[in-house]
Amino acid sequence: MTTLAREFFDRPVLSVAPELLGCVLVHRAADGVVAVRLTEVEAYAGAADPASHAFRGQTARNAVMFGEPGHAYVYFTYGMHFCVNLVCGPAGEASAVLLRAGQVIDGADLAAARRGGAGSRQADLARGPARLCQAMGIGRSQGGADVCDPASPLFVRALAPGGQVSRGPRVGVSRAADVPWRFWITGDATVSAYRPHVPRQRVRGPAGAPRPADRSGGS
DNA sequence: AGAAAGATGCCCT
DNA sequence: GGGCATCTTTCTT
Repeated sequence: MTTLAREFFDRPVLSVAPELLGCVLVHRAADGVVAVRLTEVEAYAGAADPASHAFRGQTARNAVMFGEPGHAYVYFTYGMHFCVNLVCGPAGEASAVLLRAGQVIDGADLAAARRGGAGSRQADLARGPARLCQAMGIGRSQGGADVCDPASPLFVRALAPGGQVSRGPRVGVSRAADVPWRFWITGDATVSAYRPHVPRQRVRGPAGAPRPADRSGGS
């Protein structure tokens, strides 16, 4: 078995991202092993990228991205979801690849149990960045894990894509929405649906307080 | 201290 | 196709 080396990640993120397609992310947890063949990723170019969490500089949350390449940057969002990135480039650059979707090739029963009834369809188990984390059991504990270490509970096996690679705009980002930095295996059933960014309207607010500006006013 | 937005997913119509 | 759940981080007073 070949594990991806540190040098693989210590390169420009736009080179690393498409080459991660087809590689297999493995998580050995207490309750079992789940392995996912990556079918969809997105590149985030560190401090120079307005859509990156690193755009406003280093903070406690994104510190892993500013460190050594080959580590997992796990973040929590929308009050309920985890997403996982793999850090690229030299330390300090803070570029990373978001793992958006994959095909479960080992531990499907465990993945389905973690996902609950909703993800019973095989192709949906790890379709979407938060689903991928849920199916693999990735959370805060995996933040900072060294995926180049074969002894690590979370690591990556090197494999070829086994298909043609497509590229297009990233999903759900409001800034730099035009750059085609999303890569996926063409035609793969586990690739998530493209969804452009839509600002979510404020739901909860003080009674009697003015509501947010009416977005429906446009013609 | 307060607010606003967020690299999303699920359930309903 | 659209609303809603739910909370952390970061920016603004």
